[in-house]
Amino acid sequence: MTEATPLDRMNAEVQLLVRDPQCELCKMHTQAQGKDVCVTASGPARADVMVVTKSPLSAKGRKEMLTYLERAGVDPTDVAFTAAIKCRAWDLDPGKTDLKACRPYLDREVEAIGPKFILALGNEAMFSLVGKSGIMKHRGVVYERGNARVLPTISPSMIYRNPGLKGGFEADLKYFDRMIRGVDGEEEFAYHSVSTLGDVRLFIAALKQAEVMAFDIETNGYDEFAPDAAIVSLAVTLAPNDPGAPPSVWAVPLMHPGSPWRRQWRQVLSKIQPYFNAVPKAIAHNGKFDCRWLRQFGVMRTLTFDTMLAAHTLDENRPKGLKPLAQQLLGVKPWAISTKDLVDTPLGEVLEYNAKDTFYTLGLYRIFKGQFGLPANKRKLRIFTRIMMPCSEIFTEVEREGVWTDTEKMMTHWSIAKRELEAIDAELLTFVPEDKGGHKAVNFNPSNFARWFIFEHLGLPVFARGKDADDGSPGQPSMAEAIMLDLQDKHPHRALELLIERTKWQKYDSAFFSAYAEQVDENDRIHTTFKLTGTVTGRLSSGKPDSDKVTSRKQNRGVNLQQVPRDDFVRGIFGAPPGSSFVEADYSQVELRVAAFIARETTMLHLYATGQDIHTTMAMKMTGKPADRVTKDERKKAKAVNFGFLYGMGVNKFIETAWSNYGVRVTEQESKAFRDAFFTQFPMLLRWHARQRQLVSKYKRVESPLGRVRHLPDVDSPNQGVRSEAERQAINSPVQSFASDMALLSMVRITEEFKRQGMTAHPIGTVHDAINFEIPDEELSVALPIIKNNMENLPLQRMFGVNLDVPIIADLKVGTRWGGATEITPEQIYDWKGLAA
DNA sequence: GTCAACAGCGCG
DNA sequence: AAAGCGCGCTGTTGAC
Repeated sequence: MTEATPLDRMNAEVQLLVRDPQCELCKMHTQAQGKDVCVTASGPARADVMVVTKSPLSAKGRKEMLTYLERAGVDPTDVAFTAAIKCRAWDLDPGKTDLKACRPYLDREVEAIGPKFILALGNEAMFSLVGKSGIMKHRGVVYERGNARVLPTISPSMIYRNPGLKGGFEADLKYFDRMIRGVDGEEEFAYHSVSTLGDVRLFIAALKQAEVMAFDIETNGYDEFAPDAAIVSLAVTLAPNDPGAPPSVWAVPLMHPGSPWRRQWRQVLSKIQPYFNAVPKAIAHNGKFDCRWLRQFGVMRTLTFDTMLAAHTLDENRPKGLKPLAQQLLGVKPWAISTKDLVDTPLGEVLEYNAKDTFYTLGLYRIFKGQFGLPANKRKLRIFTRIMMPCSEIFTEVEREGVWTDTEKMMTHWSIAKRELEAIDAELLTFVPEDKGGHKAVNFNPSNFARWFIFEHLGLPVFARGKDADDGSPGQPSMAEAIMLDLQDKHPHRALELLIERTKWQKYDSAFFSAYAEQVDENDRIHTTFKLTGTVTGRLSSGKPDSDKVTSRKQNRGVNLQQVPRDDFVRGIFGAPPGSSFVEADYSQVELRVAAFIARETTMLHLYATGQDIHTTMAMKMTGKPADRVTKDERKKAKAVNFGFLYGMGVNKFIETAWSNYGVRVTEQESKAFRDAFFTQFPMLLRWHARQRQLVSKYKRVESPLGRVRHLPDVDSPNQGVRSEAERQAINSPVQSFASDMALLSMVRITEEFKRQGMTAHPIGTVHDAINFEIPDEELSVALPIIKNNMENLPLQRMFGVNLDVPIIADLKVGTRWGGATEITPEQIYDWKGLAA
C-alpha cells in the first residue's frame, strides 16, 4: 500500500474482471483521465448489500453514506459501492445514452459481488438497475432484479437542495435495514369492517362519542359528476378521548362488488351521515376532494384540518402526498394498493388501504398540530387557519359549481379556429414538394418535418437552436415564435407568415376549445380543480383534476382557468348564465404596490399615494412624452420594464423579452438606459435587493409580510448561477406571496359576507390577483360594494399585525361574459343602477 | 401503447 | 459567466 486513493480501494477482483481503462463508450470519458476512467466497485469482494450511485463516490462520500446506513441500523462492513456511470467527470451531465453505455459494467459488477439488497441512490442508479425513471414516483418501492431486491431512494445530494426530503430519505434507509434483516413483512393492522347492521350501529355509537376523526374515501374515478361515479369505501379513524388509548379505525364498504352494501351503499351512507357530520373535528388529507364527492352524494361534511395544506404551509418544498409524508414523519412502511382500478381489487385490500390512509392522516395531524404550536410557527398557523382552511371550503364549492360556458359561442369559435387552421394548412401544402423531403407525413407543428421544411426545403437560416443533446450534438433548430418573427423580418416568406399565424390557431384549437368542449357538462358548466398547494409562493394553480388513479393524459385532461387567452374570442365564451352577471375584480398593480411597501421605495409609495400610474410614469420616462400622449402600447412596454427590472432582469434578457413579447427592437444601449432609468427613478429598490440577498444568505429562507415562508437552500450552492437564481427568488417570493394572500384573504372575507347576507353570489375562481364572481343581477347592488370594500380594506393590521401603508385599488368589471365585461366606476359600484345607467 | 423529457406557449 | 418570478397543457420524440 503506497497511497490511499479511492482507486486503491477498488475491489481488485471486480476490477480485474470488469474494468476497461481504455473505455470510450460514454461521453464522460472525454473529461476523465487515468484512474478516473471506468471506476469499478469498491468495498468487499462479495457483499450482501450494495449501494449504487450516479457517479463513483469519493472516499468521503462513501464514508458519509456509511454513516447514514449505520444510523439506520445497517452493518457497514458488508456494503459494496458502485456507480451507474463509471467515469469521474464532474462537469458533464450523463444522459440515458451514457447510462446505457455503462450498464454492462454495472451488470457484471452486480453479478460478481452478488448482493441480495441494492440501494439505488437517485434516478440514474434506479434507471440503470431496474429501468425505471422518475425517482420521486418510484422511491420506496421495492423492485426485484435477479436474486437481488432493489430499493430506490433519492440521492443524498437532493437533500442538500431540498432539506425537506431528508426525513423521507432516512425513512427509506430504515426500511432498507428492515429489508436486510428480513423483518419488512406485513404488520398486523387492525380495523373494524362495517359489514353488518350490527357493525353500523357500533360505528354510529363510536362516532357519537368522538371529538376528533380523520376520514378518507375511495372512489371509482376522479370525476364525481361522471354518470357511474360512486364512493367505493369510506374509512374513519377516531382519536380516543382518553389520550392513552389507541385510535379506533373503521372502514365502511360501499359501492364495491364485494361489499355487502353494494346495492344500498347510498342508504348506508345517508344513515351514517348525521353522526359523521356531527363529529366536531374532521381531518383529511386533501379533504377538498373527499368533501366534493361526499357533497355530490348528499353528505355536507366540513373540514377542520387538512394535513396536506398543513404540510405545505409548514414547508412549501416538501412532497405533499400522504404516503411520502407518513413515511418521512411517521416512519411507516410504504402501503399501496395493487391495481389502479379499485373495484377490481379485493374488498379486504381496499378497506385496509382506505383505513390506513385515515390512521396515518391522524398521525400526521398530531405532528403538524404540534409544529403549529411552536412559537416560531405562529405566523404560519395564522396563514393556515385564516387563509388555507377557509379557501379549502370555498374551493370545494367553486369546483362543484364550475364556470358557466356559452356553449353556442364556444362551438362557433371552435369551428372558426378549425377553419382557419385548415385554410392555413391548405395553403402551406402548396409549398411542399411531392416527395415531402422523404418524410412520411406532413406536420406543420414543430416537428422534424416542419424543421426540414423551413430550414432545408425553404433554405432559411437557423437563428437559434434548442438544448444540446445528451451526446453533446447541437440541439434542433428552434421554431419558437420570436425566432420565426425574426426570420420573417429578415427573410420574408409567405410560408413563414402562415406558420406563424398557424401557431395561434393550433393552440386555440387543441389546448383551449377542444378541451373546453370535452369538459363542459350538460348544465353548460366546466369544472376545474384548484390546487392550494401547487406553488412555492402560495399562489394557487389550476388545471387537471387531482387524482392518483388516472394517470393517462387522454383520460385526465383538465381546464386551466388561469391560462385562458386574454382575447375575447376565447375568454368571452366564459361568463354567467342568463339572469346573472360575471364580475371580475382585479387588484390593480398589486405586486408593484406591495413591492413598494416591502422595499420602502419612497418615490413609488408617493406615486401611489397621489394616485399616479407607475407604468405610465415609466412610459413617460422612456419616451419623453407627456402622460396624455403615452399610447397603450407604450404603457405595455413600460410594464415589462417595471416587472422585469423589479425582479432582477438583466439588460440582455430585456432585449429578448422586448422583442419576443412586445415585438420591439431594443438596442443594448437602450436596454441599459431603460434599466438605469428604472433604478434612478426608484433608487430604494436596489437596496431592497441587497437586503434580500443578505437575508437569504444568512437564513436560507425569506418570509412574506404575512408570514409565508420560502426556503431557499440553493443560496449555498457552489454554482454561481444557481446561487443567483435563489437570490432573485428571495426578491420575488415575498412580493408574490403577499399579493396572492391578499387576493385569497379577500375572497374568503367576501364569500363569508355573501353567506352572512344569505346571498347566492359566489366566486368562480381566482387568477392570482383577480377574483371572478357569478352574481344574480338582483344581488349586484349589494355584492359590488362588498367586493370592492373587502379587497381594498383588508384588516391586515388586526389579523396579521401588518400596517399596509400603500393604497390598494380593486378594479371591477361587470358583464355577461368574461372577455366582454365592462369596467365600472366607483360611483357605479356604490350606487348600482345597472350597466345601461 | 406508455412514459419521460423537452420545447413552446397560454396566464398572472 | 450570466442572471425576472410563479405556474399547466399540448405536441413531438425516443426509449421501452
